[in-house]
Amino acid sequence: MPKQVDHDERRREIGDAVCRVMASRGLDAVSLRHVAAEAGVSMGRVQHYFATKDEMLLFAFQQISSRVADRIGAVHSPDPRTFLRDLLLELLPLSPAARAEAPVLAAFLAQAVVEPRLAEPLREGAPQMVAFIAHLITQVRPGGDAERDAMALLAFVDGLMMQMLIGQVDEVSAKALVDHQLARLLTSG
Amino acid sequence: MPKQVDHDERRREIGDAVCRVMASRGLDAVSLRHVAAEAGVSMGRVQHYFATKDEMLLFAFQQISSRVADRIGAVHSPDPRTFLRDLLLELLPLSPAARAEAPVLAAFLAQAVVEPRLAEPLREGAPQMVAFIAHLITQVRPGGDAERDAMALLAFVDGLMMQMLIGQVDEVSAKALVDHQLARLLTSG
DNA sequence: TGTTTTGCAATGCGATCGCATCGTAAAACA
DNA sequence: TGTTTTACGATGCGATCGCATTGCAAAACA
Repeated sequence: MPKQVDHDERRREIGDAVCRVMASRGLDAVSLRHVAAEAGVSMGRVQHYFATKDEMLLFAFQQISSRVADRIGAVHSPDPRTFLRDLLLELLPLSPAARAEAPVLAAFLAQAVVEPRLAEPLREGAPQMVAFIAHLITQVRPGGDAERDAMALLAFVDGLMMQMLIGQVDEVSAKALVDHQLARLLTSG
Repeated sequence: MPKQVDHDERRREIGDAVCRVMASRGLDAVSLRHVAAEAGVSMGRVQHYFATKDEMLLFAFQQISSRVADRIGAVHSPDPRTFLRDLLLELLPLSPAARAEAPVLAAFLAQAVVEPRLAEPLREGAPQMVAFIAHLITQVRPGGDAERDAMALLAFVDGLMMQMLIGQVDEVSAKALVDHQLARLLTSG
């Protein structure tokens, strides 16, 4: 056999190419040939590592999901209030990494509307994110329905992300909106 | 020539079929053949009324945009506070009409991320919606940055719509979230 | 009533799609 | 060193794509 290659690394390379194609030209531009070209490899290689296009897309989805999770997990802030703010800002396309990942996420989210296989992990992952945000809210502002506030906050940043990607809201406004929303949430009952 | 048909009506029928395909199977399932089949007409008819697929999709986008605008415009409520609430709820997939239109809107929004021709009308239309919501907010709660609150509110319902479509939030929770968000907005400073 | 124009239906074409198959260079293994 | 297995590259196939072309029945118009 030829030199033993890092199987997972190869898959990740191809997954990255999938995401790059999605970010620049949308989900429907993702074809085996385009992905192969974007990755700078042959189509045979793509097929060698993914049995079907669906499997490739699902892998890319899991890959970018864990990338986002890693970014979120890397946020460390001195106090809960700042932590909450930094966390929400990390979900928006404000850093280079987030700017690259957000369009891909948006495309997968839209596809999840008509594809249950994508929607399922999103439905499963949501409650823990809500719980985590709610926990932070409780730390800053004890009492009140923290879980409800967390859900509202997450819907807010989700929508804000979409509006930023479409160009309806710029970065400065987005940051100001997050701060304003947090201020209202954490000072009032 | 054959019987004079209502040209715009024919286009609207096809546009409806486009939206139905998008709602059930996503944007990438929209092909001339699928749309023709969904509309129960021949492919030649679709081509007769739309020179290109892009033109057809753009028409469907404008069509559903104006449909949503009509639904919003049809909202009438006794007082500004109720008006604001009903307006926001109308943007969510809660009525049969809205439930049919929301997935289509979501697909177009996602496509707008990578297609400026779709993003442009969305960018242009946003400010007036913001201004209108801000106007209502001012009526209920004079003082404060109503425009900023309006932007936040619209981002919130946008994200909430996506989460509902994916199944992360059910209708009951969504209504409660809107009411809660409004309560906080309109009672505090 | 004849002519013309409109509203299609039907068909064809080249490109691209996902996927299957085949061939092969090369390295791990015996 | 010979065998086997791995990692592809290359090619082909049937389906589907958007779009162009062609043909024609029917109704408006002269």
